[in-house]
Amino acid sequence: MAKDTFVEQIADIDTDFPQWYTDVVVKTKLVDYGPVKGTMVIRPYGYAIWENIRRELDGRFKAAGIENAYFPLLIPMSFMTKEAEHVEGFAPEVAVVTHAGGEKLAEPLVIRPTSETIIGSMYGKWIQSYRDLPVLMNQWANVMRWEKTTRPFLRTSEFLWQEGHTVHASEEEAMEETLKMLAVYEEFARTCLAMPVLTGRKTEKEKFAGAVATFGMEAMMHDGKSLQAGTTHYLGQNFAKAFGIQFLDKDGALKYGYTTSFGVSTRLIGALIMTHGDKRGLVMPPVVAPVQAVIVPIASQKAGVLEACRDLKQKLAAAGVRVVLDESENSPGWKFNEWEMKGVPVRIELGPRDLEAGKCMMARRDTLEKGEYALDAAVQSVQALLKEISENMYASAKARMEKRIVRAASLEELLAGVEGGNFVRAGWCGCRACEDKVKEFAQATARVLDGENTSETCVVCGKKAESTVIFARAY
RNA sequence: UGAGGUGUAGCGCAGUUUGGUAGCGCGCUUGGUUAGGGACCAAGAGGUCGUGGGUUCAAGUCCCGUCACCUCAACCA
Repeated sequence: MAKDTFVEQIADIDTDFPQWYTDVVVKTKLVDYGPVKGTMVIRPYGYAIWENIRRELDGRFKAAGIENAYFPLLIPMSFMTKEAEHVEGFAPEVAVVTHAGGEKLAEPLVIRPTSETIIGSMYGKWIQSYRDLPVLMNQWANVMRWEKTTRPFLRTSEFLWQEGHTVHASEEEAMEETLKMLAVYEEFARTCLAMPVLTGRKTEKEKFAGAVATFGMEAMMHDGKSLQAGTTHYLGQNFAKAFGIQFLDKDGALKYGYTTSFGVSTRLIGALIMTHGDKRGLVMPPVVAPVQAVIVPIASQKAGVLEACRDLKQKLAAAGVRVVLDESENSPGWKFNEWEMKGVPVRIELGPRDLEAGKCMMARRDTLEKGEYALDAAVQSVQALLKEISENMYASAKARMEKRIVRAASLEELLAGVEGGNFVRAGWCGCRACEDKVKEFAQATARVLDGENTSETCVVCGKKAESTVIFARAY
């Protein structure tokens, strides 16, 4: 076989993880590049991952009483400028529509980079009374941020996401909602993506433009860098005041509501690829895998083989397994590698020898182990295997992450830690100057605050630490 | 914005130094033989060499301009 097969190329560049990542997502046909810089076209196999993520998350939102709605793509410029910090934070990266209908517009329209402002303006009209609260809504949409550098899935100029927006009568209730959704994200990442995350509050420097407090979940990629995989924001009354979200309370007083927002995006696809991928390609977590099992017939021209494969496929599909039967003309070896690269959790091999023995071979993608299974119990075996793979993927990713969280008592130790591909836990006095110093010295940022009560000292200035921080280099 | 690099077939590249018929691998098409870890044989299709101008008998190759993209730096919930 020639040198430039996918697997060999990937193995060759295994040391350079971002390059590996780009190659894999393109070669497994998850995406193509769009005509506008930094845009991507998500191909069906990649989009199927998103649909599965969406289905799982949507169920969790519904269970939390959140309804789906949809708000406009274009936001009047004047809406954006109503909240001072918000406009300052997003101004550099918004795309603006200045012309429409063949004429210059009196007021430019911003293509939403996020929808706090337009949703806030509607909430201002809808909410009158404490009886209207809480308002719990979510929208599935595309947003655009004109980034200077882009990377498939992790940072694209247009991306798909969900953004939840809620309004509450009290500060306590809004904060509770913010933390509740953070917990929903963590549980979703664990059970559906098999992805361990660190959750916690963000520093002032890293928080969302316009928020009072931001909380995030951070995932560790194979190369030790951190990826912000989701955030929830407690917005206080900042947006309520900017958009007149007021209600008449039980005591007869007119009060401003307290709002929250939270979101995860197609970046999650990048996160799961980079958490689980190995040098053979993708390793899909079973719950969101577009294809959970693939059947590869062996010597399919022999009598009975294809029939048996089709029969098995039907039984698996009836049991709710997302299954594909690869009837293409390629050789079995080619199919093995192809589906392995696409990360399909379970591969079933079925040939004449198996049929005679009433058995089939199954190989699992996470450990690459292969074993014999009884053909008449294949459906149960696949279901059990999928569950086990999901749990094993989470456990091994978690063990990998925990092994690479190190402590640092000095800037030098912190630098050595992040250079070795670790998350570094260290004390921090809470001041911006020390946070900036870490960035300058170690090219690492504070990912999450981890424990507010600590007896440690600040890794930079040596004063009493206000909190412990996880520092890491980040995507 | 600073520095460097690349544009040649769907993809990856050679050819440019020294100007002389447009090449290689993969992929694709057709037919056949194969089949438990990326099979083999044979025959094919596919390119105004990013773009505009110049030099020359002759330009992928030399000269000038221009556009796009990539990497690093910077920037970036």
